[in-house]
Order: sequence, then C-alpha cells, then structure tokens
Amino acid sequence: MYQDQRPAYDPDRIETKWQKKWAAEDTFKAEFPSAKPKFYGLVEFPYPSGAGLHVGHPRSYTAMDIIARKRRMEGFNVLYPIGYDAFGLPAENYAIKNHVHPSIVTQENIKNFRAQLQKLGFSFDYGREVDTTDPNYYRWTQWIFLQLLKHGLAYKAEMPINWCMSCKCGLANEEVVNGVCERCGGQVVRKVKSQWMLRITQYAQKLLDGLDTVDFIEKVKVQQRNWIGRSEGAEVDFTIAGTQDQMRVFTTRPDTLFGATYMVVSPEHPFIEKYQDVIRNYAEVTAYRETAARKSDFERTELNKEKTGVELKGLYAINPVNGQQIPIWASDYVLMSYGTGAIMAVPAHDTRDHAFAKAFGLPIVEVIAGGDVETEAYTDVADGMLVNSDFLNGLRVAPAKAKIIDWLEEKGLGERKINYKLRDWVFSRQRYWGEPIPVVHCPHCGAVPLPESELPVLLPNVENYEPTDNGESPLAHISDWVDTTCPQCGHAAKRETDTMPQWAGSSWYFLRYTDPHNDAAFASKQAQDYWMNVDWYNGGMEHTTLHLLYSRFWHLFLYDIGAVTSPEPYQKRTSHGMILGENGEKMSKSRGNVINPDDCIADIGADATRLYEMFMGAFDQAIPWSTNGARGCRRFLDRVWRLMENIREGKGFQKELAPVMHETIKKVGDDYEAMKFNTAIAAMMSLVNAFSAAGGCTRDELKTLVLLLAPVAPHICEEMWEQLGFGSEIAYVAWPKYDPEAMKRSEVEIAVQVMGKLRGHIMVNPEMTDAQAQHELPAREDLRAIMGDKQLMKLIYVPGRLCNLIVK
RNA sequence: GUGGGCAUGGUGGAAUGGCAGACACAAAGGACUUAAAAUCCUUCGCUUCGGCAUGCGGGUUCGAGUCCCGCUGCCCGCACCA
Repeated sequence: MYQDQRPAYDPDRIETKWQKKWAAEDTFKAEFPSAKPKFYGLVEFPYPSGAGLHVGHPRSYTAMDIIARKRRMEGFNVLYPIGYDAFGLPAENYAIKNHVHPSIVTQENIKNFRAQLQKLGFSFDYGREVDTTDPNYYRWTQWIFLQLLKHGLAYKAEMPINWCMSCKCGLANEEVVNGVCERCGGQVVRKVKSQWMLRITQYAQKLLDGLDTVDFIEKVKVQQRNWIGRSEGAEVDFTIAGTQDQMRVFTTRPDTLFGATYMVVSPEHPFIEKYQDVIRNYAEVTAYRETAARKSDFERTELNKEKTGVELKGLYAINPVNGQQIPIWASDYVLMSYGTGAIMAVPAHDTRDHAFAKAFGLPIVEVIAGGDVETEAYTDVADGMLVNSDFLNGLRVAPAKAKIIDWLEEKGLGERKINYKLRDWVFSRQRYWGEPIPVVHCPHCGAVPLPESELPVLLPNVENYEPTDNGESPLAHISDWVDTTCPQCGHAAKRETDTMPQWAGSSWYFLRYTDPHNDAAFASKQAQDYWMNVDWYNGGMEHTTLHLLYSRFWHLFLYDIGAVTSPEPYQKRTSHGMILGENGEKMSKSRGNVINPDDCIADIGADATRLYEMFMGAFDQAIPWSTNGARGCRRFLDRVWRLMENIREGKGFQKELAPVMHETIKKVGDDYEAMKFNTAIAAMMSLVNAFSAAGGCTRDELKTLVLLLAPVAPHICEEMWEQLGFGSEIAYVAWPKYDPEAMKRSEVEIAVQVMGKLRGHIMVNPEMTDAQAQHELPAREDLRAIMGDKQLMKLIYVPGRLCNLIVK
C-alpha cells in the first residue's frame, strides 16, 4: 500500500481541459461512411431563448448522452446531434421592442446556448449543427411544403381559426390549451380567415397504425391515440319532412336508431339558413345563433353547463327506420367541426341527449332494456338487449349495430363510417420570423407554387416587425418583396405573406442531421440509408400531440412520395419528467424558483450537475430540485477522486469484492439501458462504500468504476483515466463485461420465516437446490433453534432469499 | 365525465410476489481543529419491546408495497367528439 498526495478534485480545471480537447480533436464526430454499426440518439433541439439553458434541458440531454457514450464504448458509430429550433415569437417580440433584426438576436442566443451546452460536456457532434433559420436549412422546409402542395395535402381555406388576441396570430388546435394561447396565455377567439392548412387528417389512420410498429412508451401512444380519436359508427340520412332533402348525421350507436326522438344541429348548420322560410321562429333562432357565435369554443364546451337550445319550429325530420316525424333543435353542444354538424338524439341512451330532453320536455323512448331511462340515460353497451326496435328486438348491442348498418346500406339510407377527432393542421402564421411560404398569388392563375429552383424564398429585411391588427403579416408592407411576377403566366402577382409555424422546421430536422451540408437534397439517400431511423428519441411529454405527431405525419408523407425509405422516423421514444423548483412548484421567473444551470456548474461542477440530475429521482417523474442533494452528488465525486490516493496492491479484483464488482457492472449497464439512472448511480455509490469498508480498492477495481461512471461524469473519469495511466482517452475504451460465474458467493445469509413472519437468519450455500434444502435444512441446529419445539409441516425455500417454515 | 398514472420515514426515493425503507438529503451526537469549514465515525419509521407499519376497507397466497375487488386523495392528458 502506498500513499499518494494529489491535488484535490478541481472540476473547473478538469472540465475546461477535456472540453477543449474534445473540441480540438473532434472526438465525437459521427463518421460517414463507416463500416461500424450505427446508433442514432436524438434529443429535442432547444429554442435558443434569451434566458439561456434551463435545468430541464440537461436532464434529457445528459440521459441521452449517457446512452450515446455507452454505445461508443460498445463499438457503435454514434450520431448524437444538436441544433437550434430558432424561428419563433420571443425573438420577434424582442425585435419589435428593440428594433434589432431577429436573426441578430437569434445568432447571439445560439452562441450562448452552444457555450452552455459545451460547458456541460455533452458529446454532441457540433459539426452537424442545424439552425432552422438558416436559408440553407429552411430551403428544404420550403421544399417539403411544395411537395405537400403538389400532392394536395396543403390547401388554402376560409375558416374560423383560433386567433390569439395578444400574439395577433392564428394558432393550431394543438396550440390552444384550456381556451388560451399555449405560448402567452392570451385570450383565443374565433376568427374567419383564409389559412394554409395541411391535411393531417388524411394520415389519421396511418398515424394510428404506425404506433403499433414502434417502441414508444405507452403513455405517448395512448395520448396520440386519444388525440387522433378514432370512432366507428355510421352516417345516417334523415329526410326533411315535405322535401327530398336529407340531413346526414354521424352516430356510433346506430343500434339505437329507433330511440331517436328528435335531432339537434349545430347553430352554424347550413340548413338553418336554407330553411329560414320554413322555420316559423327564425328570429329567435337567429338570436340564439348570435349568442352562440359570441362565445369562444372554450365557453361553449365548458363542463357542467346547463344545456341551451332552440327548436326550429316548422322543420321536421323523418326517422328512416320507422317513418316517424321528429322535431329539429339547434344547440351549441353540437359542434360543426365534428361529424356532420348534426346529430340524432337518443335521450334514453345518451347522457347529453337525456339532459337536453329533460330540459326541454322531449320524449324519451327506451330501446335498450336494462335501465330506468326516465331517471337517467342507460349507456351500458355490454349487457343491453334491444326492445321497441322492430327487427332488432332481442338482439344484443353489438349484433344489432352490425345488422342495422347492413340494413341501412342495403336501403341506401346510410353507411358505415369512421370518424376522427383529429383536425387539419392550421399551418399559416401572420408573423415575420418564420419560413416564408413559397407561393405566389396571381389574379389569373390563383395560388401558384414557386418552382423548386427559386428556393429558398428568403425573408426580406423589414423595418417594422409589428403584426397588424387586421391580421396581416408584417411582410405585407414590404411592397418590393410582395410584388413579383407569376411563375406560370408572367403577370404581376403577389407573394404569400404568411409564414410557417414553428413546428415546420422541427418536423424534419432529424433527417437533416444525417447529411447537414448537402446542397442538392435535404439529405442524400446514402446518408439516410446508413443513419435512419432514429434509434432512440427522448423528449418532453408536452410535444406528444404537437411536434411528435407533426413530424410523424411529415415523415409518413415523405415515405409515400419516396423521399425517405421508412414510414416511421423514430424507433423508440422515451420521456423525461419535469424538474420543479425547490418548493415543489413548476419553475418560473414569476415564482422566483428558477435554477440556472450555470450557477449550479459554478457551484459543484458540470459532472456533479449531470450526476445530480440523473440521481435526483426516477427519470420519467417530476422531481423538485434540491441544492443540498446536488451538493451530495459533488461529495460523491470527491470521494471517487480520493480513491486514487489509496490504491491497494494486487491485480484484478479483491476476492471478497469480486461478486459485488461483477454485480455492479451488470446493474449499471442494465439500469442505463432502462433509463433507471438513479439506481445505477446508487449502485456505484454502494460500490464506493464497499471500497471504504474493504480499506481501499485495487487499480483494476478503480479502473472498472471509472469506466462505469464515465458516461455520467465524463470529465472526471477522463482525468482519472489519464492520471492512473490507462491511456489518453476513455470515450472509446470498451465497456466492461461481467462474469456471471464471478457473481456467485459460496455462502449467503437467508431469512428464516415461521408462518410467514421473520424469525431469524441462517447461512446457506446459494447453489442449494430445493430438494437439498428440503432434506438438509430441517436437520440444522440453527434452524431448529429458530423453530422451537413446533412440528414442521412444510418448508418453502426460495434460493438465496429465504425459507418459510409452516409449523403446527 | 373519460383515458392514463401515482400514493412508502422529516425530504428525494429503493424493492423479478420473498428480510420494506437500498442510495442520498436533512437532523442529532462524537473524533480531528484554538475555532469554523472539509473529512471521518455513530444514530436516524413508530413502539408500552409483545409487536405495529407502504392512503383506506376487503380478498387471493406459505408469504402482498407489489396481484384481484371496492373506496379516498393527488397529478397528467382529453373533454358536450354524437
């Protein structure tokens, strides 16, 4: 044994040293071409805000960094890229306030983000950085838009959209949360505007089916499925009495058709205007309609609200199954945006219809036996039996459904139909800082896509970034940019002044990483063939029905047009939990509980910051920050560092430590793969405790620990690796292997239970079989002592864990 | 309402149906120090010392934090979706 005086652990010095070396030597460059197997690990690229990196970023980035670093040690050619999702409102708002071009602010922010990321020692290949605001990048975003347009998936439509009063900008459905703007919390109202739309609904089924082929955490699949909202049913035509006209409804319960006692249409339903001469109380209906229009979608759909409505007096429909004439009502609980904007009401078996019928004294007819339909709607579909339904009587719900749909189709009264809740994607934004939509409006030819050779359509310089109250983009004022000629007929024409939403650039960025400097294509076929798909994508749950869904849609589309070679872009998707403030609340400036990663690094170093973020709790759960907890992680690294001062002589592992060494190698590797970083780190802490108990560790034991810890705390491990004389770079040293044989112990302590209660412990050979245990254990003195004078009836033996004695 | 998840010490959290509380944080005591910091060593769920304890009540099992049934509470998603 020898004593060794070394300088104390100094993360500042070590971390700077290794970060410089990695940058200078391009240590984490993803090789292409390469004969090695590849691994593509992806994290969501940040929006480079002025506030700088949040402690939430390193949680995701460190986790994937651990996987990426482990893969390199396992012999993979690793692509772990980073970039900047840099279009967006904050830069634009800053520009409005300070009259600085958003690109200048953006570039400054990117510089700051890059420096912060580098200080954390992530093994990104910075040579492949992408920036969505770079014309060489957004040129391809525009190119993809042109393909969508060419294939009929982008279209312009006059439609009521969600309009944020404060951003003065249209929003996608996905961006409206609880009736307010997801970004600024501003009030959202309905505004009719001509908007670019993407037909994501055409991909509803593919988006659903694709989920069965990928390895996403279940939570993500469930949320996407709910969002897409598939429901199976039928569309049925009701004739308007006295006309040949038909009103079509969608229902998931065609089996209850005999119980339809009235119909309800949305206040916006076109039949109201169409039959204004027939409707006797048209003035009343119009008044109701106006009240409904003034309400936001949120108010209209608020829960526990009294049902309101108005009868369209004089207008009746004929129930196609029994020829009965039934009244038609208008109510705002029926939405124009789902189904056909009209429903058949079956108050006996639908809670909403029941409430409405009770409120307005409409008849309730029971068609499924089993409940008391006067008191409440009977909605159980499992046990119900059809009654009062002519040829459906006596059938259960499921067969009745099948039979009635066949009957409707045969008679031409309706058809099987699948509906989705998913809406088309509102794709235009009336703002400056986004990708220009590469389209020209020509008075003769209409909306004309620009030829691909004219890409990129560059954002012009403007003086004033302020959006206008009439809903026009600031670009509309730049006449020498707006005024152009039609690429089709050559006449004077105007450019589209709306820009794309922030989701555009992030919908395909993972493809660009495979070949970021390509001028001829968004990525070469060869690069895609080698790198795609993304093997593992970690990101936030908040993007499940936004970015994650949008990018799957774009990729499915690119697959359909032969631009990419697989339908799904991501093989595996995991998600990290949020980091909360020390008070357990969500971190925010207004709550004053924001933790700045720079401060944490200055306090305990980057390695300890990374270690703490991985140790603080289960990776997928929300966890409050604890400065003390973080310091505890720093203390652990101090202890690891000091292990170098007291190295025991001898090769290999000390005999008594060999089993725990091998167990730790196995556990740390397995736990990293399962993203159970907290228990992996706990195992390494235990190992260090075991070294202390043993009076020190050997050089080989320390070597193993350093290799295991390197993915989490790379700087200190590189430094120790070098100081211990193992070489000059740990990043590509082989990941340690464990030997299952070496984990075996000759004797272990097992618990002895009597009638399931813990009563003592004995030492046994863990290899002992059940047969041996049944034979040997009852004869043992120590066991008999625990058992006392009871009579043994049965012995349950669990190898290496316990034995339970059933006695009389 | 509906879909999903969760409930374990003072705190964050461990635990393939098999010794509940690993690993940390905090706290308390001690050693070293003129002193403090750092470090090291103890203690650390409750207990009337029989036991009792994983939100509550049942059940299955030799054995339940873990599985099943019924509640309560919290978190997240969706929400009048016909």
